[in-house]
Amino acid sequence: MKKHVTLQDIADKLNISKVSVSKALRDHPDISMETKQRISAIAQKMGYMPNFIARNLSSRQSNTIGLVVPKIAHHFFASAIEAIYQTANLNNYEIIMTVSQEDAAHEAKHIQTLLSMRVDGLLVSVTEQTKDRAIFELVKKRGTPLVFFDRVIEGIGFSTVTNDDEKGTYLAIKKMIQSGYTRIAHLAGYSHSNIGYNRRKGFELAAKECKLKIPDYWIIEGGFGEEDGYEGFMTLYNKGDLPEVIFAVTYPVALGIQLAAQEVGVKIPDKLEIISFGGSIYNRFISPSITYINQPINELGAKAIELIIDEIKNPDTVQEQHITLPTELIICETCKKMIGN
Amino acid sequence: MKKHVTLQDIADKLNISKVSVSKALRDHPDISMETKQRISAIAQKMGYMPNFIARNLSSRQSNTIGLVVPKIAHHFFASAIEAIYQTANLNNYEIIMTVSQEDAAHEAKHIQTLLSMRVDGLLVSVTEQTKDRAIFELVKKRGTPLVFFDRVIEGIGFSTVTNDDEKGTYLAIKKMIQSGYTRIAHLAGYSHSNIGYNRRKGFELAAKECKLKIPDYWIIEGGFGEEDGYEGFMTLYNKGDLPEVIFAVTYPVALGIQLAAQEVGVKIPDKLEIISFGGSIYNRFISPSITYINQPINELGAKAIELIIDEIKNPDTVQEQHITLPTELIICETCKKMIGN
DNA sequence: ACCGATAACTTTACCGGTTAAGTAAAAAAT
DNA sequence: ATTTTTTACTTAACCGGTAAAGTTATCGGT
Repeated sequence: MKKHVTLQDIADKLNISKVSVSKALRDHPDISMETKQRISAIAQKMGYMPNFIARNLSSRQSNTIGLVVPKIAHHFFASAIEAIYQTANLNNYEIIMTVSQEDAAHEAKHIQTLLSMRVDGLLVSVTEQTKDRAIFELVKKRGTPLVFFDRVIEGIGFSTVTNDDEKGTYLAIKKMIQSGYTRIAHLAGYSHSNIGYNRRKGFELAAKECKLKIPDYWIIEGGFGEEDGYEGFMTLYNKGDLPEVIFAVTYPVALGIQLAAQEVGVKIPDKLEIISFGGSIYNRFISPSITYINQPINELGAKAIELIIDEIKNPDTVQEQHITLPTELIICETCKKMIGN
Repeated sequence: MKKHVTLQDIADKLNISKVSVSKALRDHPDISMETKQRISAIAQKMGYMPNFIARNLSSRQSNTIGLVVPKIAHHFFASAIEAIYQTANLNNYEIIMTVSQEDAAHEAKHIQTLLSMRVDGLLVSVTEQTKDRAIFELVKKRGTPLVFFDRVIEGIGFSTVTNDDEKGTYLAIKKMIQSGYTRIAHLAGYSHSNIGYNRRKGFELAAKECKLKIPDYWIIEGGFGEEDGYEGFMTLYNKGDLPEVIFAVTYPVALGIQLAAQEVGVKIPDKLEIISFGGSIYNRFISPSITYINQPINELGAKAIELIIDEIKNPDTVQEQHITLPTELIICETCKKMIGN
């Protein structure tokens, strides 16, 4: 329970002022080489450990970035978070992560907390239900830099880093149609969310360009989780008119479809195929493995951190940017017709 | 870029002292009801947001718990972390998580950082290679409460929360033997880690009790990741004497085995079966789904948080505790012989 | 009518740093 | 030789809160 060693403790021991100690440890030119060495030797010996709290208070910066994600037990986020942590560490920033659990109220509260902690910047991927932008406008007004990644909110003036949702989908679906698929449904997620909206847009564009008519009831809105895939499939199934392929807006949705199909005895990939936006490390163990549009998760996380750090360091010169990263179609055991096309 | 509103700003507006404002907002009995109301009304209107940094500095406590995990893109940790965040939030604590990436040096550095941030307590699951306990002894000397979970270090005087590694394994393997399996190998992880050591111990105990002789080369040490499962299987395979079942120390190891087996054409579950300690949400999508010993991940995370909070709040009365949570055998598509036993 | 208690504030000090503004002695410039 | 600059520190002030120790005015008790 011993007290922490402070600058003053070190100063006393050497009969100098604490400011000199502070400067010495920060390698400030004011202090002579010799003194610096004496000071750091003693600091070492006494087990001095700077108090970040005090330092942050007086220097008004925390070298800390607040991260807000909707969930973490999900391949996309787990990987993105890992990339974010890694890149942040390389740049000497600490991450304070909070988890909103897809709950907009939590999200707002966490952002408040992070602002209270005076993080230097925020990295946010919004919940699937976030509509109220008040909290983000508040952040803007406060002048705290913020960058959205993957799930974004536009029109407030914050930079974004996203997948190539529309184009990636467009290319994949087009290829699919060209390979001979004609009966394609889409479990589309929420279209108030950019990922839902843009993936659906890409889907519809491909269909339109290929002159493929998709019935309205084959495009079903919902959430981005496994339960939504399950329900979506059931809705389709109960209509009595199953498509050949379902395009799932996320990998969890694809899993939900698979689960539901299995339950009612619809064989995959014989009777029904699945393609999804986003994969999982577990995909290759699943049978049939699902053909998916691969997201550059690491690049996305890394880019987001780089952007926010840039904004933190150059608050005046930086301006809003919207970065889109290219995706890639990975053909697995579903959607066999596409092979070689 | 506007400045933050401070207590003084509010005080000035009402011509009272900032201390009164501070007390009012903390609902201190010194302040009259009427004044409290006036103050909070103004605070609200001015958009006052307490500065946690300043508060923490003067109150010497941060209401923050430092969390150190080896990785997050892994079902066990992702889920544990989620539980930890949830429980912490319910108790009004913030979590500052750091990821060691199974690297002991990172781990030590992160703990230093968290101490510098003056977290009220630490929650740690060590890397698979952690052997040097110096950093933990330093934490002990500083008097910062720490609780280990899942992967622990004993003998320093810190509390631990773990699965019932030995007993869970013992029961599962015993049942397995009683169901008629006799040729069982074990990819055991590192035995300098408690999880490796105890699971292996349970395994050996069951074998011994059932008078089953397991050849030495059927117990293979290694890490806890997929690559270790892969390599372990290959080692076994190259010996030319494959067992009926392999007991994998973790779920990723089980996946690695499956991958390797597939590669060399050993059919699972026909030619080889797998049982693993720990499962995954994806397990039911994998075929064959792997029989596993289920860990009470949420309880584990929640219990760990409860323990650390208890230690933070009662630094004098609390003493070292070692909590073990019961596991449960979940029979899936591998290890069919066990059904009904 | 006087005293101690209480309610409702205020003042002062401090948390552990950083930044800005001195200061004295030594070195360089004129 | 005198002035200017530089070096190596020190002192004072501040970051935005909290805790502890005053200070009045009011009030109940006797």
